[in-house]
Amino acid sequence: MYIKAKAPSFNKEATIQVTPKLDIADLRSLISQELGTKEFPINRLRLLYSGKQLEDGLNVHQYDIKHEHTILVTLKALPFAEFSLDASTELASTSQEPIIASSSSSAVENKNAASTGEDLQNAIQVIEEEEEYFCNKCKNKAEKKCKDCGCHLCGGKDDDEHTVVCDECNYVYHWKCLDPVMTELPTDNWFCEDCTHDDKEVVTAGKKLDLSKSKKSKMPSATQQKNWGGGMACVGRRKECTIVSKDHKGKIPGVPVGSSWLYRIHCAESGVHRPHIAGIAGTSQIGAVSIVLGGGYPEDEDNGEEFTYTGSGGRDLSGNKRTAKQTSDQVLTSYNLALARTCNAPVDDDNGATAKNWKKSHPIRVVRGEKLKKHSPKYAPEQGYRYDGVYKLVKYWKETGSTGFLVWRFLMRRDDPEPAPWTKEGKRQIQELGLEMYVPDTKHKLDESSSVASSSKAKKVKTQYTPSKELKSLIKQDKRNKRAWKLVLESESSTELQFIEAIQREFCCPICQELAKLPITTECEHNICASCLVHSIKCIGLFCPSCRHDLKESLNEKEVNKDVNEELVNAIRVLIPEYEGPSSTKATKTTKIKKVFAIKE
DNA sequence: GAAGCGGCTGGG
DNA sequence: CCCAGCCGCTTC
Repeated sequence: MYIKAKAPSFNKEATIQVTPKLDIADLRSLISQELGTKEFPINRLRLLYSGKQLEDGLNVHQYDIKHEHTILVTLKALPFAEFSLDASTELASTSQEPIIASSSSSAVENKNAASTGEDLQNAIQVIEEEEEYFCNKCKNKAEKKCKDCGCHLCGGKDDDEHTVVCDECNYVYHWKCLDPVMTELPTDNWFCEDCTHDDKEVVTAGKKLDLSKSKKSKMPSATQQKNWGGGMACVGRRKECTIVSKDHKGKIPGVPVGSSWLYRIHCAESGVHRPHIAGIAGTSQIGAVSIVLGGGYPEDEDNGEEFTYTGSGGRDLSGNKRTAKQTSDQVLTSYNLALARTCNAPVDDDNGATAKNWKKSHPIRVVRGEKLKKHSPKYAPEQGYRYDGVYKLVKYWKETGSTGFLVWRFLMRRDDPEPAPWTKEGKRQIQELGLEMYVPDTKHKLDESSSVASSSKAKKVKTQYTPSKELKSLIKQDKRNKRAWKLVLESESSTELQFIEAIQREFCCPICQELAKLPITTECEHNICASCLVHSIKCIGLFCPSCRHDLKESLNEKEVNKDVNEELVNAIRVLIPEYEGPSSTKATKTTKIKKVFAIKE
């Protein structure tokens, strides 16, 4: 996996490949190398992640540092003894250790000495400035009470009273004003009431992880010696497709046939096939929505337009495995049932079934993986995973597989208006749309020499996505959102997907932070979901939840639903046909609105 | 080339 | 909460 190391105050950043077993000490040296050992010497690096200071001796896994997360890098101040000799004799003399002890002869340290000499000068200047402190609040008037430069509680400035200074906020306090009254000066650090925290709330810097209580320490990975986790199998999703729901059937808006990804995880992010490892996506209730053809079952036949697919299950996954050899019969449950449900025929878990009209079976998105090359290379992508369009279930049956156990087989046939990627037209579409395999950034950076990065980099041609005439005219009709549409049209979108993402950004509901559903366009040109607006009105009254513009004049509180911006809905529907649910007739639309408002009661 | 193994996600 | 799952890696 890859993590980032950021030093914001130096405006420096690096991406580093790590494995979970990597010790913090080694991570420290990697970061030092990447950021530059001169500016970031190992002994001065302070690494912070998730409110914790990373300590040597523990590893990346123990701190739960995840893929593409960022580690904050700061530099520790040099130990006092390392200040240069000629800086301040008075300060130096109070130092416990002789200065010479730590000053080695290395060039790096000499350079540090020079720069820290400056630091010290600055520090002295600060102290001098503090002596001539001028209070902006009371203008240093002795007779005036001031809680800034006098006692922070009573404002008094009497010199003969005992005072104490808070080590956090530096405000002065009279002993007598404190509750309870202070009787002698604390020997340790002292904090005023405002600056004292409960121990539980404070993240103590430098505190070691308490591994005895951590969940991770009890997992097998705590004792596992293998250097695991180097790849993309163990990374999390960084994005989620929100254009359509996970139950969505058919094409994902903005993802044309021929789109491809180097790793399954990015295919999952696109919404085409959401599970990380599993080959079938969907539920036994709703039915399957997508499948991946990998190298899982050698007996699967693939003729491009038609292929057979084997169900899942029948494998012994004990021992925390993810896949294994077939050791028992497959049954028509869960994922297999999900596939069977899509068939245009009643489910039959005994004999299987044949669709009465296969075109009426539910659409299933199909992704082919490069692992398919092993058995049927003709239609397999050269690299990664490729979306090949919508297929439908023709029939399914059970049979004895090559391992001697029963498997469920499914015959799928292509039914997609977009050309298949292996055809001439398909290849042309891929070229015209400028589709190229998605390779994560980190991969680009780290394997610059590899063919993966260089080949896709070389081809990169920037094109501007242009909306269709129909869409353009619908956009024009949405007069209330002139400004937002202008921003969308001016966005640098080279693909339809990027254009859709721009729409998601510009028409994002300020309350739910997603593309506004049943959008109400306010007078102040903000778009809010009808249901979110109803909720907002209950909380803050008849104001725009985005800019607090008074909506009393322009909006009738009781008839918010009548204000849904249909022009906007119509325009978005060109790109996202499912936008606002499948309801296109007025009847279903009103029922939907009624449903939304039912929440109010 | 095969075995072995992990986190992650979504379903139940 | 637990478990299934046609991944992507290291190790042998």
